[in-house]
Amino acid sequence: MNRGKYYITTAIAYTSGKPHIGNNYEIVLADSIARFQRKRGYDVFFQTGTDEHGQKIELKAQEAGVTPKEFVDRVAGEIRRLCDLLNISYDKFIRTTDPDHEKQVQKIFRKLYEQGDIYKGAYEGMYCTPCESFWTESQLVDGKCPDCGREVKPAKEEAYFFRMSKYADRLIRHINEHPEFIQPVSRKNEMMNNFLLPGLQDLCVSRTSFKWGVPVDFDDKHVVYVWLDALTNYITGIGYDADGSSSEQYRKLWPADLHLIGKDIIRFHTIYWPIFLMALGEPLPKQVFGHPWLLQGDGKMSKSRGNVIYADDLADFFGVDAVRYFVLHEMPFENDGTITWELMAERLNADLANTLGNLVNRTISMSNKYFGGVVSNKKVQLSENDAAIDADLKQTVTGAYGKCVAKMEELRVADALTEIFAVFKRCNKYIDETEPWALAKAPEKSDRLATVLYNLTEGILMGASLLEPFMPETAEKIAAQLNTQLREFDSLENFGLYPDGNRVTDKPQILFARLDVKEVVEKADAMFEARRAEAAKKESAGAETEAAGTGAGTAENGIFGTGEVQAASEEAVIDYELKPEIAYEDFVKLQLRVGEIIACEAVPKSKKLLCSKVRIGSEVRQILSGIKAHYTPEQMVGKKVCVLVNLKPAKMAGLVSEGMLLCAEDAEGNLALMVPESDMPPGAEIC
RNA sequence: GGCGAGAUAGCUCAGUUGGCUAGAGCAUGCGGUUCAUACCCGCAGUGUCGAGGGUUCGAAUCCCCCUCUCGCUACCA
Repeated sequence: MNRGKYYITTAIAYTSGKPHIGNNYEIVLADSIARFQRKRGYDVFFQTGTDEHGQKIELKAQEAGVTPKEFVDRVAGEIRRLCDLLNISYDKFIRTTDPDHEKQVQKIFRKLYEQGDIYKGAYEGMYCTPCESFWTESQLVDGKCPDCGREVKPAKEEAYFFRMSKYADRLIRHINEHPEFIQPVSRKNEMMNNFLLPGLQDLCVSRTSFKWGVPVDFDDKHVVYVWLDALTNYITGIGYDADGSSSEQYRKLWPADLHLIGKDIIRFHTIYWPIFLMALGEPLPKQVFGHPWLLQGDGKMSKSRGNVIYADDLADFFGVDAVRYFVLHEMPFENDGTITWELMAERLNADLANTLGNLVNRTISMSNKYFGGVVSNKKVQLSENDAAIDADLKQTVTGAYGKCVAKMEELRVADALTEIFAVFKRCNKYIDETEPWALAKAPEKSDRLATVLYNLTEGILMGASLLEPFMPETAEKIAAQLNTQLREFDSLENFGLYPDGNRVTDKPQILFARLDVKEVVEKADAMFEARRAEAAKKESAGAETEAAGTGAGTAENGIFGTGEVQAASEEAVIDYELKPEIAYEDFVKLQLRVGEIIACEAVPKSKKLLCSKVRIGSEVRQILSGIKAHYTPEQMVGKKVCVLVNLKPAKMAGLVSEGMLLCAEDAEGNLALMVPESDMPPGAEIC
């Protein structure tokens, strides 16, 4: 049956480091959908890949002492290896460093520029030099830089911008007319209320501050900035051509049926990407699903804590299909899911070993024990009771397909899996109802016994066939043990196709061995302990070895789809963008003094602000700081802190702030006040 | 602060447009069974359905208010 094409993509993985299991979740999800649709009869094209440009990678490569290209080759190879390990059935693995992608990005940029959608930044008086940022009118706060509050000046540096507002109305209409476009629907409101309805700002689409990117071909000071480069992979990967000679494949596949992405990049996929496509005159993807995250239950994953879980680790402990099962089953539709070693082991024991593995094992054992492995349907005359039992079994088995399809159409993969396991549970119950061991004791019931085992074998085979998209290896193993092929989807509503008289294996293999949960946790702890020791050793070995070790194998957490830091990850070190050099005279413009916090209270109207009274010399100032999440007012009082005293006062939450308390901030936004190393009087100069 | 979502069994959650003694899975307890990976099947629970008001013959479900959690966003000098 041919149902037409189905084009599915994942976000492309950022090649700054090795992705952890939370990142890999997405591609397993996509793979299960792709495989399912293939078996349903769709002509599926499944694309995934890597996003390889940007300043962060330029810096990482520098640290590692290799070229950016060498660096991304290594990481992309690692990412692809993990995909293959997880048995991902992608049709195309695109890299944004592929020459044909880069070429198209240039063409697209030029086309959009020539038709006036991209323009060179000409923001007289709207450039903030210290922040190195351009701002649009609507972004300015009281005519000042929204980041630092300073005066903005005429632009000295150029940047290209995309005119977003031009297409906003069309996009709003599209979203309203296609309620299925943004999934889950709750995300639609966020996009509408926060971005579309207040008015879209133009998007910066080029950078001059780094080189590792696709050069703008008519202005090579600039490289194309991330989103125009990354998002377009969905069309360049299948042969889009901006000059109008797109491939036949492109014309067949586009628009995409589903972009599967993380919830952190929904905005880029449901606002900027559609608008880029509108500008290019191409149709919009049919659906964007921003899936939730798989987080580690017992605290955040972080490299420095040595507890990052990688797909390899899990596969070593549990096997690939168990990992696939776990991430698919444990992830609800809208809320984040959690993963712990304990949960993983319990899930494997309860569902995979007990319900499924044991079922297959006991059924095959009985066929061997009672009939020498031969499975045959004797079609005996059934008692009313037996007929009812058989009918109920068959109904559950044959009904599972339809239920599964319904769940999958809503992208509720976890629920689809539950439907499949309902089949296996029903089979277990069938064994209890029919009591084959009792039948075996009565020779005249031998035919009934044969039929029971036939029905069981058929039920298992049909369940396994449905399971194939989610756990391909396991499904194959089951079919092999039953000495037959997995069933096509269009025969899953016909019970009784297992070849009559076929012989199952005489040596049933254990599909999933039960695990001792405590033992698993202990082994995992030991592994993490070893990693922590390793990390500590590296750290003490100094910066040189650290730099040399920054390769695919030891790099920090990867980030799927974006250059942004994911909440569940933590940086061991923090990279930063070097601002333009300043002269000493620039530095002395900052007047820094030691201040003593003599009183402090929370600002009631604000979620983040604390209002402190700070004694500096003989004066007392009121200073607001966004550190409520990190310090209580009680902790603040009595502290000697560093204060920037000649900052222009500003009003926040109705209160005036006369200065700034200096803090250090890590990648997760944790703050620490800067305090003098030894006691200093209030007003002491900091220089 | 703005917008949105949510608070149901020990845990994770279902509960359609208000209607019979409020459900599922896991965990717990008890019973059955022995083909099987100490497995499977059955039974049993406990719930002030976040607090308080209101509408109604009737509210987990609708309205008001309160508390808390979460998401996006702003602020975070």
